[in-house]
Amino acid sequence: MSQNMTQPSPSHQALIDQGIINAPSSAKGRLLQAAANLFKEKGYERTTVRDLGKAVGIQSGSLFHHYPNKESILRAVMEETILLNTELMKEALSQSKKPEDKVLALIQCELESVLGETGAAMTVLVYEWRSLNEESQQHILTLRGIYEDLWISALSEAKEAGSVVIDPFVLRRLLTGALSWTVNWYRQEGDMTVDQLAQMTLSLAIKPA
Amino acid sequence: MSQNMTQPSPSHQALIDQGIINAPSSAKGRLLQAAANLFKEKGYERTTVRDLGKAVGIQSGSLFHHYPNKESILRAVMEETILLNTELMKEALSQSKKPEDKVLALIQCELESVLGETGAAMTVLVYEWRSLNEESQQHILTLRGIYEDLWISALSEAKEAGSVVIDPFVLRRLLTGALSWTVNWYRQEGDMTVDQLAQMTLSLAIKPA
DNA sequence: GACTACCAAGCAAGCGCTTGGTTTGTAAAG
DNA sequence: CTTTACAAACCAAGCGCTTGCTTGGTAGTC
Repeated sequence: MSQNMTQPSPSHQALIDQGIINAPSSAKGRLLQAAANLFKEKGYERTTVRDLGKAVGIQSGSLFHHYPNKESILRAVMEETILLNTELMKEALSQSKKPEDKVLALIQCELESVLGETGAAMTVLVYEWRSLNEESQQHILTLRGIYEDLWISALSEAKEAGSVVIDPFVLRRLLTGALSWTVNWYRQEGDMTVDQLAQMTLSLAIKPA
Repeated sequence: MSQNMTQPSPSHQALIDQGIINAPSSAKGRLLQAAANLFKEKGYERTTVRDLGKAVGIQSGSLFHHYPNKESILRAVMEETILLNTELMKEALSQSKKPEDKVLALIQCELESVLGETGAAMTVLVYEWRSLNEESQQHILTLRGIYEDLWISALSEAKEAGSVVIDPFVLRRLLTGALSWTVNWYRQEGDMTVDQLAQMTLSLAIKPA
């Protein structure tokens, strides 16, 4: 309910300036944020356009001034979050050299995506893709491919260095499930930090050299 | 579409004989199987009672002779699959002594639940619980607690034996995500067997003594 | 003759979305 | 500084359709 006032990261701001994603303070931005929260909590199908309208304080019909239909709102939520998180990941990767550090950076980054501010949108991205039509699914899949390539190349490097033993593709998929599932159990209020959780996950993924 | 003709396991048959779950060949059993498949593929909300009726060859209204409402069909799908898989797990556990073997048995068992015959129902159990009302959620959660206890005690044993390094609760949750997510990518037709996948997952969870 | 399993028909409510008209923000013209 | 013009943002109302579910009745079985 309360608006988040933290500054967006440089990558985030850059995407806003380029007009690729909407600023969180704009009308569209607030709609997408509200939509992400509702879609996450109730699921896309159970969320009505009347729910969406009430969440941003307008009539349900007025939504269709911004988006042509309900599905395109879901698509926009997914598209923005995958684009943003791809950038955040590149940013995090650029600060690491050793393969193990890269893998840790990726794990931390994905955990923060899932558990932090963009968490609702990320959860929607993972669990609601069935509600997209075929064309939109293909579109999101393409964007996700770029994101996944970052993972695969980092894991492949780590395998060549000897710190990963199983196939990078299988490992990535197991990690995808493990990390995205955290949204269903991890609580910030508990006595384990996100960084500690990232470290634990890393200890599963790689064996010390 | 085609009916599966494999014999149910002893545990499965026992539950049927006790009247706890419906035989797959009975009217209710076939309905639940069809419901699981539809709920998995389209999601609970997108599946209409007319879809369900058509899948079992009766009018949509006739469904309500067997179940009072649509939600109770979802609940029955979940309840039966959690009860069945708890029994299958106990059966698998009883054949292992060493903690590492127990963990492998659990991983194999859960993978077969998710990827095998009961896969559709298991997927529904994992991803559609939001569509249950509060009371049903609580009911399923209780049944799931029994299932989870089997995991926690096996992982705790393995930790005491030194082959698990991180907290069993955290490990179980990471494994829950990793294993349930396999439904989204693993294909039987590929060149990796379920047993190989189980072995790989085990290699992440435990370190050799 | 009661009971189970079903059909045919349709109702009330809720759904996504459309429509026609009103307010609001912006910026040039007077 | 005010007026005029216009588009973007929004409202109030409701349409057409689908939804979960009900109802009254029928065929077959023990």
